[in-house]
Amino acid sequence: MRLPKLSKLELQIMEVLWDKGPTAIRDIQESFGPKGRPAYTTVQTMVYRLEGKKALRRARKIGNAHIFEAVISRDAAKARLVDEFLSLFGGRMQPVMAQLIEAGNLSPKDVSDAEKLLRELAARKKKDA
Amino acid sequence: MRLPKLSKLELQIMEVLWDKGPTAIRDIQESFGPKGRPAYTTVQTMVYRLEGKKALRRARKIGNAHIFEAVISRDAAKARLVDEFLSLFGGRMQPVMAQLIEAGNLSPKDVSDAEKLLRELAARKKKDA
DNA sequence: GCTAAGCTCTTACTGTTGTAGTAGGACGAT
DNA sequence: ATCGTCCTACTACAACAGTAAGAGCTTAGC
Repeated sequence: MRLPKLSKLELQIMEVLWDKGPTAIRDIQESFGPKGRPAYTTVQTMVYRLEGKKALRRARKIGNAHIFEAVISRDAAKARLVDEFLSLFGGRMQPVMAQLIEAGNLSPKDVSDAEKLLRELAARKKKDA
Repeated sequence: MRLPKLSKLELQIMEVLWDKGPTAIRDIQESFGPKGRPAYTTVQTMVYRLEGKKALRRARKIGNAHIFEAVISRDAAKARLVDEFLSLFGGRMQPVMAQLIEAGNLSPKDVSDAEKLLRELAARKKKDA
């Protein structure tokens, strides 16, 4: 299981580790806003499961509290997510782009950023070929 | 539940209805390739669940077999998917586009199609403003 | 040394997804 | 009318996700 599938809550927990580095469960839990935050033991369960999936590991102890750190990189996880998503669209990139672009949630800046990336990518591809 | 969440297999079943129009369970099942196709009753269960979610409905009967048709449109379902996906990226569009574009699975045609769409979108936005 | 606060572990329950078996009704061909 | 075939309706179950309570260990402060 080189790249385990991570659920939404699991991802949110990994985000904390990616942002803050090695972190205790209490700190992970508190980094969810005060309202609607899951119980301490809920976060704990998820952390334990992530440990089982080898997405994170116990790095050391402070007092009797374990400090956890990410094993999987953010990029790898995101790439996995993208793959999942693509597979829902039959693996074809074009309809995905179309759907995203049509979705209408793009700010003008998003559009220009995307265009810039696309131009760079086109240039890179031309050079490769 | 105006736009129920659809799982991967549920989506695949809806795809059949969107492609072929009203269809019987047997036909849905057979439209999964002969290898690795789920059992008839598996498809049946999923169809029943989709019925519960009001994603499809019984349109009529042929003999004793029910014919099912989509209630939810393909576009609505895809829009829902995109939203789900975006929420995993914190709802920010830009990193999603970046990830997709960087993912490297884009053919040159994908790129030019995307650029075209983006230009059209930019033009549309300018006119709206 | 005692006690409270905090952490760990264990256990458990709910809902969803994917999977499918089984019982029985309906229908078409003989 | 009978018999196999097909479909329906129901039931079941495992894995995973989200949720959390409870029991007990650790430790810091007094």
